[in-house]
Amino acid sequence: MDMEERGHSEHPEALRLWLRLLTCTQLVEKQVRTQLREQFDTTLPRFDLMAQLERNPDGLKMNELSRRMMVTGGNVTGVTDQLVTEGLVERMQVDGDRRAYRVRLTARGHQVFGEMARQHEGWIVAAFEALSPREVESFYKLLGKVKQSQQDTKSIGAGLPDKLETA
Amino acid sequence: MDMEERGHSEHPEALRLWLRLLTCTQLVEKQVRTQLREQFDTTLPRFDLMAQLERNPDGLKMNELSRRMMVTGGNVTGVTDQLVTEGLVERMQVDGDRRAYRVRLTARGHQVFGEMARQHEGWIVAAFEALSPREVESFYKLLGKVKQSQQDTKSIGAGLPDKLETA
DNA sequence: TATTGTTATACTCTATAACTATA
DNA sequence: TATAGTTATAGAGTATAACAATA
Repeated sequence: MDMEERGHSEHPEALRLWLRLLTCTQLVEKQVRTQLREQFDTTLPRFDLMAQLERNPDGLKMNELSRRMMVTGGNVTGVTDQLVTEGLVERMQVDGDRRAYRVRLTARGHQVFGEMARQHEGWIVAAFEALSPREVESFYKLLGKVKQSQQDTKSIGAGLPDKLETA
Repeated sequence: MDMEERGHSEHPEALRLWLRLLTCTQLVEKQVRTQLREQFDTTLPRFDLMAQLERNPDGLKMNELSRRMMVTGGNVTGVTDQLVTEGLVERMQVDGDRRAYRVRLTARGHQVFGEMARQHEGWIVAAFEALSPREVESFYKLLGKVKQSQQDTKSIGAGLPDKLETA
């Protein structure tokens, strides 16, 4: 690689790894976006939001969705609005705090998401079919280390409860 | 803040892997984009384009850049225009084909990219510092299998090129 | 004052398609 | 006709900041 030749690179392995990681993720992600659009006329953020709600049948507040989807609040409002228009989610009042909403799937949203999730899983399984179960497992663990250190780095001082590692 | 909390399945390993992969990539990518903007007032596509040219000192044609960056031609024109405005790249005529250009780094572009690449590598090394050299290597190989099968699947005949990995 | 959520705005990123100028 | 590149447009995706209502 060029950077190596120029003497700037003491750790070219990490760089190569990152570039390949980015390429792979983009390949799969592009495919998922295309399929979601073609087969369900929806987008990845909308699918993400519904997936969050599927896991939380009692609903989630807007700021909880914002945190989990890693985007700012204004965007969650927009995505939610679209899904409300489509009749897939609804905003429920929260007892004791009239500022907040609890967003949850409608019955139809639950049903529609079920079909999307089934297809989605098929695309993902296909994307990783080159790996054996043992390789998938070891891949998963490697990513766990990266993720952990990333999050530790980001939240210096703020002791975060790792409720994120549910999977 | 976690997108791994998505989806449900009977075959959850590949899905879990994908969600974690997506989360990790987004964490690192977001950091890189932010740093590129804050420290160099630039973007990832602009950085990518310059990285391609750094690796090809004689320059690349627009369609070659398009292929390598995995985006359509119109976008390459826009990114190139910006970099030309900044004096970092230039369009050279191609002998024997007056339709085509050869885009290459200017002297200043080469120098500026050098500094960006140095910093960039630091961010990436930090992102993966939780992994041992052996783990990095095995990670890289696993991704290679995924990438290979993705490309075989996607393109019936004309393989999709690497993004930044093309040497 | 702080928090929840919305609105308004702007910019990046991308794809598509029509267009030009060569080939 | 086919190819190289540009232009125009549209939409996704995101961040920021000002704002209203409530706490």
